[in-house]
Amino acid sequence: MNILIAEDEVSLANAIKRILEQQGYFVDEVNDGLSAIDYAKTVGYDLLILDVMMPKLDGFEVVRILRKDGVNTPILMLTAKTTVRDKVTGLNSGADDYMTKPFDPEELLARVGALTRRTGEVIVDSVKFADLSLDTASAELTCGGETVQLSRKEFEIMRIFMSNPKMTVTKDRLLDSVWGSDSDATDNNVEVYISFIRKKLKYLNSRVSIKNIQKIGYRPEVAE
Amino acid sequence: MNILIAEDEVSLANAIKRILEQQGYFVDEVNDGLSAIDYAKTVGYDLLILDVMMPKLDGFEVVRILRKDGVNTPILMLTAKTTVRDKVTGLNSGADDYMTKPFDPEELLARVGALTRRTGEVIVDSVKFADLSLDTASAELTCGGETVQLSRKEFEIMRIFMSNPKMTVTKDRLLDSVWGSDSDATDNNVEVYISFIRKKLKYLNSRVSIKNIQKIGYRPEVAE
DNA sequence: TTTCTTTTTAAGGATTTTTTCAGAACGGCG
DNA sequence: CGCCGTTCTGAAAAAATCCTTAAAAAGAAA
Repeated sequence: MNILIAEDEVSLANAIKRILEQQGYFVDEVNDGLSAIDYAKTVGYDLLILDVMMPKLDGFEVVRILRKDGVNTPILMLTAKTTVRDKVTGLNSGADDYMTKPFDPEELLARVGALTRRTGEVIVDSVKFADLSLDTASAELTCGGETVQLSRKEFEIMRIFMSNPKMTVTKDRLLDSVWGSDSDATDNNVEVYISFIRKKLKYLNSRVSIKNIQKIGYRPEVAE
Repeated sequence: MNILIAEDEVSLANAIKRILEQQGYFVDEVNDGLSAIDYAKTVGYDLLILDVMMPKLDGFEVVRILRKDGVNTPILMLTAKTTVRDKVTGLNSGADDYMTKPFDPEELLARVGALTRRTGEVIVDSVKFADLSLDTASAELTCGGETVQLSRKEFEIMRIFMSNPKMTVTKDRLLDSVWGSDSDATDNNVEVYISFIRKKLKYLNSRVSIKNIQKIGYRPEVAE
């Protein structure tokens, strides 16, 4: 579920972003009306959250332009003022809901929930391999009924394995992709994390194990 | 699977990057045409995604130059404009597919999938000879139903034999290719490794054996 | 802050690969 | 046949690589 926030007050935008990300949404953030239009037209979001007051182009204008161009994404407007006239203008211009600042995180989530539910079920995309399923939003790894929470790095490593199940992944590749090419992490960092992951796979009783091929790399393997 | 995005609007590039990474692709990102050429020529990508409108060098030019230089990587062009002329120019210049902004993430993934599948799902190339198959990613040697894991050096030796099945390979050549020209390994090292490999071929029940030609070298041979 | 989680670092042990070496086996030739 | 250089192979030593654990450091959350 992808959400775009357009809000010129960066710290507020960040706060909203964090709240939403905690709920598993993917959030992009822009800080003015023009960018909002670019993004909204290019990326298929499930919801737009627009501040009324923004540089370059205000929220009302953004909504009007988007609707004119055939973008039907639900829109939640934010405004500091609570005048009736604003509210009317907002809804007339094509927004779906309206919320005044300051607001309670609970309220935000409730409204976001209402607007996103409308477009259909929450899509939790996940990568699957053999008896494993890795939820890319929450980084939870599931096998049968059991589920474990992966840390950030465990998750990134596991995603690489599960997305390329037939490929042998070198340590260098993992260091590059997970730690970054300018990091000074060593092979041992990879080894430690492989060890962490193996422990969790064991706990899950998964048929998948991580095989090492000396001097070459690692590869997921399915038992039987 | 590695993808390069060349798109001058950084945050849009990031959005695309995120969508692709969610699916397990590895994504690099550059923001102008010149860098795109540098990267595409240096790193072996499986797909390039190019914006038409870019600073320094536009997407059409990038495609033309890359194709002229023998880069055959599939290319997906992005453009804001939907004119027929652009489309024709794009495909004429050597791009493989063409997508107009705005686009839906689903559509992006579908097109990316189509273009990357073409080059082969997961690139597991293997060298085959008689009843043997050597997986170059995992260094596993298979015959019939059986599979054995080769060590690094066993693998390199075996690959040389299987890629030149009719050739007699000298010990010097093996020492050079596998141990390196500045190593102080002796002929006996080769002999020991040939012995290791023969043991594994026997275990696999392969029709292939490694024949020695005195004072000259070794050659794979197929029984019957 | 304090507490909890994640990540890094370090070290010893386990495993695998590679080298070394010695004796046996082979092949050509007088 | 016996000789001699070459090749084969088993076993053990050495080296490289990998695993695991624990504790310290860093980072995030309360």
